[in-house]
Amino acid sequence: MNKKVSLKDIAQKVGVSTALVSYVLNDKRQNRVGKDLAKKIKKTATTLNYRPNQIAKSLKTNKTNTIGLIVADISNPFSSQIARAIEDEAEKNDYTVILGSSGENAEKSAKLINIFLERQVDGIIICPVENTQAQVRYLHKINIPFVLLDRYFPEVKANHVSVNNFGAAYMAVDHLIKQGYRNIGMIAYKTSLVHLQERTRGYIEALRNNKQSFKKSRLKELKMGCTQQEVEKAIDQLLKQPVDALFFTSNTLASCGIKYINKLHIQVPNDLGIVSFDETEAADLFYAPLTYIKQPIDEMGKQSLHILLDKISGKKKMITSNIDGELIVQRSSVLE
Amino acid sequence: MNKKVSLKDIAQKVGVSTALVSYVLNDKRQNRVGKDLAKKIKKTATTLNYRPNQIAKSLKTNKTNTIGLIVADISNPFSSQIARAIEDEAEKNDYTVILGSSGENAEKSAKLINIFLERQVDGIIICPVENTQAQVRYLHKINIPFVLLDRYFPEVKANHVSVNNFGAAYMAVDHLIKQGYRNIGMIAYKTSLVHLQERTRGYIEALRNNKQSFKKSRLKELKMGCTQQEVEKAIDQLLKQPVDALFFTSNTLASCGIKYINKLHIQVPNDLGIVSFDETEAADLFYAPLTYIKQPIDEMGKQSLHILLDKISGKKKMITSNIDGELIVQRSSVLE
DNA sequence: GTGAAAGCGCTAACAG
DNA sequence: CTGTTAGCGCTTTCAC
Repeated sequence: MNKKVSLKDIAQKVGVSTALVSYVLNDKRQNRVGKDLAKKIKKTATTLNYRPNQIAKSLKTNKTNTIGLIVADISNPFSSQIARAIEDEAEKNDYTVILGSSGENAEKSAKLINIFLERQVDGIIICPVENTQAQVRYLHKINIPFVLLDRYFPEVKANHVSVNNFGAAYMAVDHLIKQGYRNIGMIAYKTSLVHLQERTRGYIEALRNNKQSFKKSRLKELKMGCTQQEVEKAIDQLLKQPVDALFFTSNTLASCGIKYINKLHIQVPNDLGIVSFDETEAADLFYAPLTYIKQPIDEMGKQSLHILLDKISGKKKMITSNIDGELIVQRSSVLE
Repeated sequence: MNKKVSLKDIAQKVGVSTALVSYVLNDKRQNRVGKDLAKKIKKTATTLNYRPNQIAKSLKTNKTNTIGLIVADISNPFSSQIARAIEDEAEKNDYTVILGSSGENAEKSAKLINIFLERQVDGIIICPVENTQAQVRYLHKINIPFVLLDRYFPEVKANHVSVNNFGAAYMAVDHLIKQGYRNIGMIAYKTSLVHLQERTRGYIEALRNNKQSFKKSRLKELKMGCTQQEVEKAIDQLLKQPVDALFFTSNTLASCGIKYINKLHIQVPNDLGIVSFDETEAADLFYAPLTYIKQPIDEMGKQSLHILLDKISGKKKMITSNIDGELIVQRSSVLE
């Protein structure tokens, strides 16, 4: 095994103390050390191929320059894009990200938090899952910097960045109505997560403001992680009614939905208008490309990281950010 | 700021040395400590809400239980699924993963490797990008456990796990021929990466073994990261010839390709058969669901991790693994 | 200008 | 059975 070279090795070789080497290599107290000596130290470091040991540094400085990120489900493109955005930004700021996926499971989330804390991360970004309010409160209690992303709990105060879900859903449904659709159904999740409830609220409000009555039978609420079959059943039930448009509340639901609609040979957009919340790759590939709400993923990632960095550097004030989504209109919602 | 509690705090409170506390809390040398004392120590630990500091532990033991993972492009589902598979398996084995995405860029890859080494990861799994042979040799030289995943360099000996790309491509093209397609074009990458070249070799070999001549004009090689427009141009050029089937060498190319074919209103599978290497979400959504080669992603992730763990625990023998892909036949390649 | 020395939180070698 | 001590690699205070 190649012994790793440490400050000590350099110090011995040059014949100075480790402290001096540390100074030189970190460009600190430049005035404190002779130019020639500094040069010699730097040269020896490169010769020996010195690589600082971050672990030792972290132990000493009590700072790891690492943040923990918990996404809900890394196999969902939304999560992987979020992760990517955060990592990119973290790297620019000299931070490393350790990533965990909770799989919408509170226990797994707790376990990840524990791992992160043991590893002394400087801060945590979480897309919290249902029933993790206590975890969030705990983070608050132990006073570690953290930011909730995409989701939040109105009853637990915490820094968070999320999308204006209400506004985006409202925009989507309003668009359908303006296009001439009159009987809009919605496929959503049965959940305690407020950010999803907000989408339903947007749907209902848009109907009301356009003088369309909200019919409960047109709102199907499925459990998270539901199967293709369950989505199909919901669509069957909706299509028995005089429904001429569907609003899917997530990319996964939309993806399942259009696969089925494809099979049924229903004519989109003329027989059925469709809008989806969030993208699917499918969105473009469906014979009638899907109108969807584009979430500002990069922006969300960036903002959450910078809020976290602010917290880490000691800022106290609570920050919340609510970013607007964008409606991307394509063929699936435009009557021909 | 909540002061973190350390072994020392517990030791002081109970009135013993830190060493003893360490023994008890790690269940080591159980015979060495009295039952009552052990109980008292454990109780105090929970009361104080003690959480071991992994950083300190790592510094001492020279082991971080962390591995670094470099994928080529985290926004590609192939990468995120690989990452997920590896993380799942790592967690089961008490390892944490730090993830980086090279974006097919050698410099970025080098930078990530450096970060990983500074952070004293116990091992590294890499999906290497072009022109990173030197990096691989370096890892070998400094004697850190590592495994190449998905890709490898035949001229550089290293542990790796990959797909039998030749066999899978052969199977795909052979299937098309058996279905009655006679003029099969291929859209591939112009690259030095052998795993991709193997796919082309599979294509050519399958043609030859079926007594079909290989025509250079039917093989389009695009640069990695090419645009939708470039794919469209390649397809245009192929369709000018008497081509009745297309083999796409990656999910990205296939995804671009079928979007265009969709636009052109070409009848798949009757006017044009299609097979893709690797999945797209699109595969199922295209009006004629795509036949594709399913890569054994979970298996690849698992194997690479376990090979790495073997290396970490000191096994010397070089290990390479070549896993077969599977051809999933759907409508796009079956003449009606 | 320079360096000795303490110590971050932990484990393991070494006494009793 | 129980406990002490040294030291992992680094930074930083303080003394020269």
